Amino acid sequence: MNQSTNLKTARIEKISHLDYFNIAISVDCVILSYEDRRLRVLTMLSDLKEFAGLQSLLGDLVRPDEDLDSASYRVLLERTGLKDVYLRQVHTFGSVTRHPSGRVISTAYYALINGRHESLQLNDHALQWTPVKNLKKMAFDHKAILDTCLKTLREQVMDHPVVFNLLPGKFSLRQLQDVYETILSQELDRRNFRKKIVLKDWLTDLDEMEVDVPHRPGRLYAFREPSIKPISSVF
Amino acid sequence: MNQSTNLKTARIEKISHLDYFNIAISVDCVILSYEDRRLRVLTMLSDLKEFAGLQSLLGDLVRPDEDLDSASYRVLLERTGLKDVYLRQVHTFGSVTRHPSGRVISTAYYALINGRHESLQLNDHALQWTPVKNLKKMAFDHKAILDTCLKTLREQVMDHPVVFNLLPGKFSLRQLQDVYETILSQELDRRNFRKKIVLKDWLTDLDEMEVDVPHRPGRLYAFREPSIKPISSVF
DNA sequence: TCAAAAGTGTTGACTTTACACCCATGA
DNA sequence: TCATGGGTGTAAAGTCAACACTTTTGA
Repeated sequence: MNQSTNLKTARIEKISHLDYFNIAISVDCVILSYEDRRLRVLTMLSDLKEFAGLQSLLGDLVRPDEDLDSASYRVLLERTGLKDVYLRQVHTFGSVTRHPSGRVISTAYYALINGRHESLQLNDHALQWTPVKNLKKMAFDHKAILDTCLKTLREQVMDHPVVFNLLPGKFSLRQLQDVYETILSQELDRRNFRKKIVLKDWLTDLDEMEVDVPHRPGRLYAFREPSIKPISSVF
Repeated sequence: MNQSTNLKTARIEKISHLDYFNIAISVDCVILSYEDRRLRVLTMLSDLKEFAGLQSLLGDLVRPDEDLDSASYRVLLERTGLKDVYLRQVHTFGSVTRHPSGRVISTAYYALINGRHESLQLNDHALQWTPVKNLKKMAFDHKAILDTCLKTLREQVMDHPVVFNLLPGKFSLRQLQDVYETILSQELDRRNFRKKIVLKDWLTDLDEMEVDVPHRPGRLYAFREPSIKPISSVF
């Protein structure tokens, strides 16, 4: 086999732009919140006739003058009003046929937010918090994107302090455990969970107690580090 | 804050293409081989004056009619003549300034190949196998891409049977351990390594022995499953 | 017979799991 | 006083890390 053609690496400037700048790139955000022992994802009804009645994730095309990561932060800000959010790139989906009306490659991010955040402001009535378990089918390849993000989240959650972004500033260990159980879809032993979590040194004991609960109040904790982490720090 | 503008999700068809189809997308491949107790990556000298003297990874623009994954397979085939190769998407790099001559977003893949594969055929004299340890600086953001891929490889290597792609079909446990030690940059205890690897059930004992070695010959093993895995299977 | 690497088991440290009872609060 | 969840420790099992001697081959 001999392929002496097509060796174009790093020679953008020598290629006809007309041929190649014909693919759009977008970001899609899996924006997750936790409430009522359920993970919910922010979705909207697709307005493409191909996907009539199906929910889609929130995304947008990347602008020529914005970084890829910035585009996902922008989507999040535009849709939720939230600025400092845990956001993580997961995977890029680039099948030729994934978008019915053109070639669009999309990079998926997931964001974890507190659904009761004071500055949360959903500015479009079409937006809804859909329990992830209810989503069997979505527009485009968004179900695959969602599943991939959830898988990544599950892989991360025991080793990285990310779930705190789903909770209010003060929370009890029971609330924390509920979040873990929901994400991992499995029950955890209370004593073992507490030991493990405390060992990780992610928590500050606030020396406060729950109030107005119909049972013995639990201690309240806060996440030790700021729960906002820029995604780009590692790269 | 009120952002009622810019809610364009999934409405490609309503946007002026001229504004947005102005970003190119490429793939960059970190093609790794193992020899001489060193990991080597396939590089070429950058021909951009901005990066004179620096090595770059192998990549190419994605064509409008090919899947993102296919593009990385194509780069690999064009550059090495190899068809069935372990290839994995790692991360997408999208800084506005990463390419000096235009906006190019690039998805990074790593590939593991056997540097002595019979059909390996480097068809460009500019290509070289550079030991990864020697690369302090590269063209574009390729050093960051390389480091990210190596980090991902290190995270995967104990849990996924990927290193076999770096070795010939028959290998001794010592060779296998050498590869692990090289990737992880740490020495491993021989007895513990053997126990752990055998437990994983990745190997077939070939009932053959090394020949022509200046010491007691070791048993030869083969990887149990085909060492070729399509990357897209999970998604 | 020497040099080089192959092959092999046990022990202690640590981690993980399983498991049950009493306590504080609101209704 | 009852219902609800809070809070706590221990023992057994499993995993991981450290460690040394004998064997087989080619030179």
